Amino acid sequence: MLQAAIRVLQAQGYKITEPRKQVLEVLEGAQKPLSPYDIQSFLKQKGKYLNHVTIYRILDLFCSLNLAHKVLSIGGFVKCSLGTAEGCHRFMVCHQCGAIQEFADKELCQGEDAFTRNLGFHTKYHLSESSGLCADCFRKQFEEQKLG
Amino acid sequence: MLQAAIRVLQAQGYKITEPRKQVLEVLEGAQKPLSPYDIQSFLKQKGKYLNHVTIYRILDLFCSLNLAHKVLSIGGFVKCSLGTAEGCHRFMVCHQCGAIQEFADKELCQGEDAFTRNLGFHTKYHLSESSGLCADCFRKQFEEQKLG
DNA sequence: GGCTGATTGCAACATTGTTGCATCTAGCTT
DNA sequence: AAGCTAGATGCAACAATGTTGCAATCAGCC
Ligand SMILES: [Mn+2]
Ligand SMILES: [Mn+2]
Ligand SMILES: [Zn+2]
Ligand SMILES: [Zn+2]
Repeated sequence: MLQAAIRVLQAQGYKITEPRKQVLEVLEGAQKPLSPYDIQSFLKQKGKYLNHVTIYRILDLFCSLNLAHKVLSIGGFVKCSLGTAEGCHRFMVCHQCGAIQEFADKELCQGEDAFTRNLGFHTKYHLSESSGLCADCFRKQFEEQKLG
Repeated sequence: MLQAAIRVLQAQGYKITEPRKQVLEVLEGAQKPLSPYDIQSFLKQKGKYLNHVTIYRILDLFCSLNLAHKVLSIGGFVKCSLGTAEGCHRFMVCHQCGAIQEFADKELCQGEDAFTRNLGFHTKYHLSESSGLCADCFRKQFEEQKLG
């Protein structure tokens, strides 16, 4: 929800500006991760103009507040769809349609921490992006196989 | 070992060229992930010259053969230090000194697969980079705290 | 020692990301 | 409601990273 993000910004003393609202809106509506320049193009289609530097700075801010994430395997940004209390946020990326699903699981984090601790490391943060097929794309591919 | 990588190249019918050997050598000696341009600089110091396009193409090849990996959280390449049979390869990244340790663990993969399967996804590949402090950097930081 | 397809170099270009500074404005103060 | 000001945006210039097509070269074969 857009309002939730706006409250976070206000609570941290950040101003609610047109550019910030516009980037939020684009991320809300997106079906897949968007690069800063993707976001600029989206807005241009709606007759809005934002300088790309502004978009970079807004995305930096959003990421620092956990309102957005950069999906590194894609190089694009998504809005965060989880609360902030649930530990580290993980992604499932469909390499067919590009769809993203965010999730969190403490057991996975604990497993990684335990394993790395045995190697002498002190883990603070987990980056995890599982790639494969979403339910829709899997079904489509399955039915194509039946036909072909 | 450099010889192992060379055998992989030969086995797949790729030529053993000076540029490929040089990139292999740099990756072998590196203590942290290197970007293509980092590799070019390293070589320039040794009096060698490689065009950056060549380095990009060599790294693409190495990654496709699992001789190297791109560490996305850093944007640099490391040589693969594991065999190819052990499933997906994971990284621990020290955010202090940049050191990398590669590892593999089937249980972690299975845990991720199980969790994403419940969300309807069919996972094929895991990207996992845990960041924190390596043993050395942790010890240093610990001793600084005692003093300060 | 030549042949040839694979590899590299080069030039030109595209994309992505960064910095410093001038200008503007959201939200506060009066 | 108008003014003030720190914070936000725009702009210009630049830096870094990555890509493409094609000509020149060379590794591994005969
Ligand atoms: Mn999140
Ligand atoms: Mn590996
Ligand atoms: Zn899909
Ligand atoms: Zn370290």
